Amino acid sequence: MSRPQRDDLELVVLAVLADSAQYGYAITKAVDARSDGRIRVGPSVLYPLLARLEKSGYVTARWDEVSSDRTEGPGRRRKWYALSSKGERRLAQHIEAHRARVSMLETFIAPHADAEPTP
Amino acid sequence: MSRPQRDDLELVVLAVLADSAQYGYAITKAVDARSDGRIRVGPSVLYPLLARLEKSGYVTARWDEVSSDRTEGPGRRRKWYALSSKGERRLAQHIEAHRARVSMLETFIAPHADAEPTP
DNA sequence: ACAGATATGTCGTGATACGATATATCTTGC
DNA sequence: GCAAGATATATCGTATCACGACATATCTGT
Repeated sequence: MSRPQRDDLELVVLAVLADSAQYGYAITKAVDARSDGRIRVGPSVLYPLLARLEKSGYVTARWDEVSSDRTEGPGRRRKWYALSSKGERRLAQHIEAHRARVSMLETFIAPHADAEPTP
Repeated sequence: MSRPQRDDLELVVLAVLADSAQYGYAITKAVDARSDGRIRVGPSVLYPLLARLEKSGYVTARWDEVSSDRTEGPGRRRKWYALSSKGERRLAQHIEAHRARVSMLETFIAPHADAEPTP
């Protein structure tokens, strides 16, 4: 996937969070793993996206301090994101829109269904 | 469809032109009809898109003068667009990418397949 | 001590969907 | 005639957003 289609990233991130709350970096890894490397969500894409989701109320965020060996200084910071009920509805809408989009595109694609993988 | 996803418009326009060459305004109407009004391609979207397609060599364009009752003055101008062989390949690529995208998203969607249409 | 992984973020750029706007021609109804 | 609306093409400004590059700090393995 060269450039993900609009809303795909949001759907994918919401779907990951629907399984369990995650912190940003873990989301990156989860998306990469589950998409078999086809979707890469880099920091410059992920964090603005999460900020949008939080601002819209689709996710709630909570800071966490990871315990470390060292007793001094602040530990590594992690920001955990959890899907809100509004976010669940949003995810359902995305899925619904996706299905509608697929069936609609089928109208245009069907006559050219002989499309072969380019060699 | 609030905001068409990236590449959808291009796929749809190429698919329309794959059936037969069309001029701009006719493409707008064809897309509207075939999508049952779900995709609207206004002038400000269509013409830049067609210009991109022509520039990339996916379509070839030819001006046509429509015969009118009046013998004086220039008739109405129409610009006909036809799919090139490069455009055919492009369309096949779009379809292929679409199918790949759908199967990949299924990985994320499947666990939430209970998504109900929002009431 | 150093490299590399982990972890979160900002900044600038390029692409592009879309409303608004402009211009001109053709058709239909009165 | 002539006005309204459909036909037909095109540009401009704005808002959104994916992405590479960069910045900063912590933790782990050697």
